[in-house]
Amino acid sequence: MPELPDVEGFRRVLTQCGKGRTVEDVEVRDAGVLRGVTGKKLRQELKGKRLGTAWRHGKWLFVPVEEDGPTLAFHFGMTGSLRCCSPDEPPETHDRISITLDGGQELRYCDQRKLQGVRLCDDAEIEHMVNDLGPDARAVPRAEFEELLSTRRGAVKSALMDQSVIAGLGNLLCDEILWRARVHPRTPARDLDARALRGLHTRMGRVLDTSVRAGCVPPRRSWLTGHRDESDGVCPRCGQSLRSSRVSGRRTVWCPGCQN
DNA sequence: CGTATAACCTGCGTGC
DNA sequence: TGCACGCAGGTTATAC
Repeated sequence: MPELPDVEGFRRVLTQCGKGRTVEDVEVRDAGVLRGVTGKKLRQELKGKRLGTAWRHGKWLFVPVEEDGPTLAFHFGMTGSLRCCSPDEPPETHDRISITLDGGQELRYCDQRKLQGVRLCDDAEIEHMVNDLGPDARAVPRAEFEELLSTRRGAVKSALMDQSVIAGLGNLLCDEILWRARVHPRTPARDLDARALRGLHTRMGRVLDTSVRAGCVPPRRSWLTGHRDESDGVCPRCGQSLRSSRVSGRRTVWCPGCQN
């Protein structure tokens, strides 16, 4: 599930629940989500420490521990989430880490599939991680967006999906953006003219704005996303039958009528 | 440089 | 009811 809009929602959860709070306890219910850190170490580094201002880049969520401490980094894979709970709420099946804060609330990192996880990073590691990512999709200016795509030989969808090009777009967002811009997902990125690139950037901005507000890519009937799970989906714009195939290994839905 | 594939891990729906 | 299989909004290593 989590693409940029979802992670932005988790950032708000972390801000509202955790900002300025002191960690009272850390319970690792499944160490399978820990990456490069042991439960013991995580607990030791967090307990009694105050959480700073959460920030996001692409699909990564970060929160600094104290002013000069390490940074807690979350990635949500395909099934992760972060909730703010009261301690008497029974844990969900896939709640993996629970962080108890002063003031009585708990942050719970939940993830069914454990494809990604939680790590504890120093400043150099954070810098390295962010350097490997392209600019955040929500903040990339049009000129830079056009430049990043204009040199790519491969399918435009592959470029949009590549986190080292632009950070934050996932499978649903890419299909939605391409559909709105009337661009076929397999079009070589560098074949797009200035007008098409401008259109893509504009659509990306609009799709992101709405999705961030919703906390997900909303499956509205007027959106492509609202039809992609139907076996006989129809384009809500032109009525043609939607097509589906694989582009760079991911299921890709598009409208043969609108997207050439 | 690019693409495709499998792998990581779990659960759900489908068809036999 | 059981079981094999394919599939899922992500990332990474590896082979071509």
